Amino acid sequence: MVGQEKKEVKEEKLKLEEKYMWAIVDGVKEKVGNFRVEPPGLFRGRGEHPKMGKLKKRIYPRDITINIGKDAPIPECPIPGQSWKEVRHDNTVTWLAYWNDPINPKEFKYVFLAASSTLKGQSDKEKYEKARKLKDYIEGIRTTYTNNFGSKDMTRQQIAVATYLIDRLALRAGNEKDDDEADTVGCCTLKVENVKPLDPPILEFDFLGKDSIKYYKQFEADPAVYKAVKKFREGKSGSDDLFDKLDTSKLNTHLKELMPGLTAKVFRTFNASVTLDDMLAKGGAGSGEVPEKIANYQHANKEVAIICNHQRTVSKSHSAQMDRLQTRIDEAKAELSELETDLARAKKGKPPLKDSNGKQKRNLSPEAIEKKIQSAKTKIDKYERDMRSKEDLKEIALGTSKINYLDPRITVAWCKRNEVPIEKIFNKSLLAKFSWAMDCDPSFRF
DNA sequence: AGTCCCACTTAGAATTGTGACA
DNA sequence: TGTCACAATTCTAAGTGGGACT
Repeated sequence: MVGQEKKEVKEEKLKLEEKYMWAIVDGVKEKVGNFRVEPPGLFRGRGEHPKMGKLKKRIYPRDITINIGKDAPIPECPIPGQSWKEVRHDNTVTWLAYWNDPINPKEFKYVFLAASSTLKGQSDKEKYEKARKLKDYIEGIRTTYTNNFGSKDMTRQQIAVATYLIDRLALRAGNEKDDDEADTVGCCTLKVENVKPLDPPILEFDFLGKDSIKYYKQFEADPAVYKAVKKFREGKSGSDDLFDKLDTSKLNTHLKELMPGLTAKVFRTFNASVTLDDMLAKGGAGSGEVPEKIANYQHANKEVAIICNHQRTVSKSHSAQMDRLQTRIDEAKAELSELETDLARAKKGKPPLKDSNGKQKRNLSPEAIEKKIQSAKTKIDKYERDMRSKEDLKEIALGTSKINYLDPRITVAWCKRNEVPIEKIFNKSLLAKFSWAMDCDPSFRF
């Protein structure tokens, strides 16, 4: 199919979908996120999921409840002769439609507005404002939990240690999970076998977290925490809960007493955004060129991804891609050494040697050869940089923190201060998602 | 105090779009 | 003008956490 034809097919499809793409909310036309129901297929859980491969049945209009304004016309049911399961008018929730998850009928699948909508933007901003508020409380919170590391009250002691781990290691809260889900843990659900005391005060963390991603870290803990963990492990087997007096609900109830609205997840947002802000500020004004500044940003972004344990599987073609880069470097180096020979000869007024195919090359002035040498060197540098960064980032996912954890105003303000075009950091989707942050002051600090 | 229900955010993988280069 | 590599987007699973109910 040629270009023109492809474009026409695309436009045709867009036209057909146009009527599902928008919702009027409080009189404003807003973009809808996922307006397609999930097609039938085999369930693909992550990790060792007990329901792996189960058949996921087709969803029909009769399965779907829609949520519209009281006076809004009911959207036409797309399958003739069928009808919606229910039509509601609930303005206390944000979903536009939902159906029961066919794999786990106790759960729901929702249609929401898109990330770029006013509603999502507002709630995103509130999330970051709450995390910023934690700055005013964090010192007191740290003092409090440190004082409780040795508490005689076991619940208090476990709350103190858990809060410390969430603060220092950016662990997730760790809600209870059912037996029909993959066996993963967060802070409150850590097992004895997941946290091993090594040489004091080193604690070894080894567990599967969200999406069955492995978390492994040897961590130099506060000696009082090390001691407390040893105590929590006493008389238990490996599969017993480390924090037997604790769950997320108790932990969050406690956190709310320390700061209004504080929950465990706020610490991850706080940790990520503070780290980015600090690292960008420390990076200095950076007299360098824009690409160098972008590399600095990436470096900070990578630090955050490591803290949050955002991983990806190494791409299948990674080693082939590395090989290809190496070949290009080798070729460029061979070219460079040939140019250097030519340069030496040219300086003596001699013609260049024949090339590898035995063909005579053109006579060039020493200046022209110098120029070619410079460009070959630049090329080699670039390839070597690319290779290092590719290897360095092969199992780290930078995107997740950018989308969910880093206050976009930190990035926008840094770009303004350093004259880096924001488009170099945020793609089209992120620019739309973060439109609420674009007018922030260049002096903004998290 | 524990359980269930509900609604929302966060997550990596899969798929699709693109632009550079042969 | 096709191919390939990377970026962007889509997909949907898997978390968090509030609140009602028992």
